[in-house]
Amino acid sequence: MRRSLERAVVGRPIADVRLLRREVVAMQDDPPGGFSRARTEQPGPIRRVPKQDLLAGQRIERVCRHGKQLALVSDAGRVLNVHLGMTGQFLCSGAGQRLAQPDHVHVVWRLGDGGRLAFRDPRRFGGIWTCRDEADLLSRRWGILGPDAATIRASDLAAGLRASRRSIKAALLDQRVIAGVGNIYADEALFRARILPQRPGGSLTGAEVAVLCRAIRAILRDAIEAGGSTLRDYRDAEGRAGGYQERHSVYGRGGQACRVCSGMLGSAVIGQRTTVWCPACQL
DNA sequence: CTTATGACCTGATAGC
DNA sequence: TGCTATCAGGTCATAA
Repeated sequence: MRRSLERAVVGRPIADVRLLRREVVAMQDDPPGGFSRARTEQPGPIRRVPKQDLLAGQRIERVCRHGKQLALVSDAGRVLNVHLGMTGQFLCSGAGQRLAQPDHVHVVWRLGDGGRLAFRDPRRFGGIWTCRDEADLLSRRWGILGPDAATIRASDLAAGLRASRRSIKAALLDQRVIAGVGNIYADEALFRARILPQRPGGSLTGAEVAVLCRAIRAILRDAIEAGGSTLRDYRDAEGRAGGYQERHSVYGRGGQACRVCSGMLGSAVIGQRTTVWCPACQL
């Protein structure tokens, strides 16, 4: 997502921005830490979002990522932090074209060359946080997150799991422990590491944590190379679906045959999410 | 402090 | 056809 967004927007000046749904944006002095604080009732009047805060009149210099979150950094040093949630997406259209899916579009950036970039999110679990600069992004938003899953080291994962009594599956979904693993890749990584999802996080040996850490990085590397997993909605900023769903070993395959041992995959709710594993391959 | 639970939203699908 | 129930990639506030 980061790479496709970078290809789509870097260097193109933003002529104007239209905010169609105020609740998807949180500003810098909204209460910290919250994910959906702009939509929880705040005392006082609803404050307008200045267009500059949404990068109007600026040019996007780079697109960063930490875990599941994106950040658009402008040439003025301002930052837009975006979390796509489950159904959020970016749409691009060329000059004169209309947006491919105009429903549930919450923000539209008009680019200087006549093209447009839009933030669309039917389920509205996603959101946008305006930051005055990168220091603000790090202190208010990304400082809360654990190490990025794509590059995490075994010692850092071990530190996050030590003394954890909940299941390893639940721990992997906690973005303060490791940032960037969701329900799909938690199950896929645990299968690859041959570790049962219901094991308490703190019960993993140092060797098991090292194996799991390598599995997480390998799964994400392969999934990113395949363009991600498109279950239904996911498209990158250039409209392309991913292909990694074809290669899921366990996610979405409960009751079916394990691709390694042909045994039947188990399925249960662990850490409040549907979890699938192989009772024979995983220990 | 850590962990568990219900809530937030819409749309697709299954079953009656 | 139309109704209801269930489920989905995530994270929050609140409670225990």
